[in-house]
This record gives sequence, structure tokens and C-alpha cells, in this order.
Amino acid sequence: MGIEDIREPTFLVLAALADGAKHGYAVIREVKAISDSRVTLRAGTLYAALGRLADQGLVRQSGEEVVDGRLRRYYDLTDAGVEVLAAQAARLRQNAAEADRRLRTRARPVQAPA
Amino acid sequence: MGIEDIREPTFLVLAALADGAKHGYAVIREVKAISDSRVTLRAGTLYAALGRLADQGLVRQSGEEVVDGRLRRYYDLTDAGVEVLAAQAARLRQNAAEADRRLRTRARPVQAPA
DNA sequence: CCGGCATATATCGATCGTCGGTATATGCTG
DNA sequence: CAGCATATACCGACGATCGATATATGCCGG
Repeated sequence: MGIEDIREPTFLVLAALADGAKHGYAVIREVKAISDSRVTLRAGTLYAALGRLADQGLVRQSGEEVVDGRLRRYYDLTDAGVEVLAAQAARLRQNAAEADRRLRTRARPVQAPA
Repeated sequence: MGIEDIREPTFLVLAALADGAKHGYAVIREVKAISDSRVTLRAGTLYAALGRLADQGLVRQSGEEVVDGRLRRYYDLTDAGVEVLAAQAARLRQNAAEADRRLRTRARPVQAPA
């Protein structure tokens, strides 16, 4: 039960990093933007997720920076992270398509005669 | 925080019921088929999920039947269940599309000169 | 004819990701 | 100078899922 089981918040963290390295707080903002404000990550969720993803080799730290006296710790996807994100995205697409297909079947109760 | 937070197993239960009423064990088989054998529901997961979804008004019992001396308890989506499933599917599609878009951005490192 | 497997339901403890809250610290703005 | 955005991090609680177990029937192969 490793990298297969990813919940939405963790998926969105990977997605937020997909276009380039970001620091933690920026990830929180980005996830909110990506999800149309549906998902607002808690700090606890973010740093726990980053730690887990780092342990799984999907994310790595890519430098630190000090801006306005505040530390910024940057994170980025690894090659494995890119692959896993792509695979997960495909899975979501597949699940959504399957659900839609089945809903359409339900919505076609009687075949209208020609 | 109610119906917004649906994990993959619960989503697949709703999807399995989307094309018509089924009994519990059939849902387990259907979910396995839908997901290309990626997800094999545990009985505990299924009945807990059905109970939760019934409490939320997304699923209802639709009759019982005895086949070969074994009880079959049928479950079906409510109208609300259909709506929630469709909304969740849209969300998955959106998340997947966003991830793909960002991965493509990453994959375009240098603009090739004309 | 009997052991094992598929069918079918259901409950229970353990695990673990997420939530909500708290802590700490700096800089900007009203 | 109070409050908010920025920025990091930890901790207890919650709850969905897992894994195991229980019970019962019918079918099939050896």
C-alpha cells in the first residue's frame, strides 16, 4: 500500500509543484487556486504530506532562501514524483469517465422509437 | 464538511450503482471491474460506506431477494446520489486536467528557436 | 462425500491521512 | 500598536479504509 493510495489534498500538493519548485506557503496558496478555493490546506496537512512524499521519493527539497527575514524552504517533484502524478491524473480521468458513462446508461431509460 | 470529501473507494461504490441497483457483493465485483482490479473493496469498507451514504441520503435500499438460500439486499442511488456522483466526477476530471496542464508546462524547458 | 471456494452479509480493532488548533516569528498596514 | 499576511512546524482528534473474523449456503472437484 504505497504510492497508489493518494487522497485529494496530497494529489493537489503534487499538482502544485508540477510546474516548478515552490515553498510551503506558496503551495497552500496554489492549491487553493488550483481547486477554485474548494481546498484550503492546513499547515499540518501540508508539512505532513511533504514529509511523507519526501520519504516516498516523490518530492525533494531544492534549496532555501531568506526573504524579508523569513525562511523559505523550497520543494520540487522528483522524476518519480512526476511519473506518479501523471499516473494518478490518468486514474482520476478514468474514474470520472467511468462514472459518467454509467450515469448516461441510467439516464437512457427507454429507447425512443425511430 | 459532508458530501464534498469522498475517497476513491466510496466514489467507486457510487459509480458501481450508477447504472442501476445492485446488492452488496455485486458492488464489490463491479468496483473491481470498473477499476481494472486496482481496487478490491473489503466487506467492512463496503457496508460502512453504504451505511454512511444512506445516512447522507445518497443511497437507499431498494428491496431484498433470496437467491439460492442467500439473502440479497439491493441498494440504489437517490436523485441526490446521482447529482453528487456527477459533481464528484467533474471534480476528478478537473483535478486531472489541471495536473496534466502543469506537467506539460514543466516539460517545456526551453523554447526552441524558430 | 467432503474440503475448498464463491456467494453473501456483517462487525471490530488498527492504521493513518487530514482537520483544527496552537506555537513561534517577521514585516506591512491601518 | 493591533491585526493580518507570510512562513514554518507540531499535536490531538476524527474518521474512512484495511485486515481479520464470524456466519451461512450452494457448487464443484477429487
